[in-house]
Amino acid sequence: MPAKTGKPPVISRQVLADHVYQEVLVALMDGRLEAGRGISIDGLARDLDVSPTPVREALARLEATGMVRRVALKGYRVAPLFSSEDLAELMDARLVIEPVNALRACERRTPELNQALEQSITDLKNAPRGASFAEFRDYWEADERFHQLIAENAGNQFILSAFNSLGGQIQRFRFFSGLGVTDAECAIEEHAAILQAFAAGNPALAQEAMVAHLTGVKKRALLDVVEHA
Amino acid sequence: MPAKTGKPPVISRQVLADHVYQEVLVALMDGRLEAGRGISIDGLARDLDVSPTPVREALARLEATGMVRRVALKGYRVAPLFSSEDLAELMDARLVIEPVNALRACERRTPELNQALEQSITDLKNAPRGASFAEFRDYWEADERFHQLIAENAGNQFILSAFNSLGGQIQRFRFFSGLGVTDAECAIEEHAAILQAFAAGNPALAQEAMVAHLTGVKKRALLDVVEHA
DNA sequence: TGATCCTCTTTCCTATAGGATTCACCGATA
DNA sequence: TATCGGTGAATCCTATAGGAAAGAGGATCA
Repeated sequence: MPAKTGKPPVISRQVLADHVYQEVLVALMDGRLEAGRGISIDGLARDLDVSPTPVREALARLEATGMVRRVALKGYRVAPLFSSEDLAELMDARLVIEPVNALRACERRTPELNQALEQSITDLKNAPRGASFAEFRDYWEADERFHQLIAENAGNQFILSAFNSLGGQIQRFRFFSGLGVTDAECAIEEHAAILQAFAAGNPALAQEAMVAHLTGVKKRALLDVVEHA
Repeated sequence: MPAKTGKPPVISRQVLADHVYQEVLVALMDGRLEAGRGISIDGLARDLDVSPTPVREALARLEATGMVRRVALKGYRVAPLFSSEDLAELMDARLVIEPVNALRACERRTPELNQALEQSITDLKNAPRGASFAEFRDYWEADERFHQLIAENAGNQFILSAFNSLGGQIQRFRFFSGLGVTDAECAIEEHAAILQAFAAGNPALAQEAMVAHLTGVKKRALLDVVEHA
């Protein structure tokens, strides 16, 4: 079918639902889909030039992330934006899970993990800090990778799934949309402090550093909100 | 239109996908769907006498619970059964989340919550302890409700969603399938201890009691496995 | 003028059909 | 006898079509 352009059908066999999933995710984070707005299955299918069936499947998966909400027989809606209280709750939740992750990942540390963490910090330093999602994406991705790496190496699949269920990084970005990066220097320093604890092989210190980091993120974020209010 | 039967169109407008979801869930817990077995979308649709579309949507939602796994272009499979290591990991994960839930829920306790918790313990006592899922269901439901109530009243939507993402109770049941209830007396006592801490208004004690409960569950469960091996 | 009813559009939900791929089975050949 | 290629069925994935309900808007009547 794609012989039209002459290009080989490299990824011709890709699940459309996955494509739709990614597309909607980017649209959500880009702000093209405003909070609270209804999502028409048929309309979305027309826009993306696919049939409603893969759209339906993609939205069903997206619902588990909390980005969209579904009401039976009424359709899907974009989840409302974060309030300050929501953000505080999210950081509290991360404070429950992530310090333990840091502790355990440090206990199980490997040279490969340390190197990957260091790489993510380097990427964080070099990433641009734009206000739009396109510019912000690299920064966000490096930040997310740092925490994800620790969660993945904590050696507990269930805590990992709980961590992922927070959708923390994604939701957090939606909150900051339009605010840009204001605490890059602090965040880089705190990440580095955690990495140092890993390098020193001090799990308790790693745990403390993670607590300090998340507490700092929470405090600075709420401060930003006040300033912009 | 529904004047044919004279009955009001009570639930005539029900989403088939929800029905399929429930049906598959029960089949999974009943053991009719063995672990590791492939799930044919078309076949399941034939069995339930619906079209593949709602089956597809139900499975997409079910995947988020961890009960089934999906491989692109390959289909869905029933998730493998729990091993002892998996169970230990799950209990460790619950030990991270639930004691905090107990602490915070106790801080925010209300007479209604205390009453609901007491009711769940009463139900736990009166529930039959069969080996089959049908007989076991009431016991499991009361146990699950106790923990769910605490999680819901901890005042943090994200920790709640993380707790739910564990799918802990469901997965746990699948592990115990065929073993029946062996620690009912201990579990009831420990639930009661937690409730006492709530009634006394002692959050720290509630947290401790939850740690003791989960540690006990973990220990007894692993012991059961050894005995039956 | 205000309320009620009707109609039309939009949208959700499900069923059916067909293209594409993978896997198993089976026969032929070195 | 072991390996290779072909055939068929089963399955996944997507598109199209159609029934049913909810909401918006306007027309009619008291």
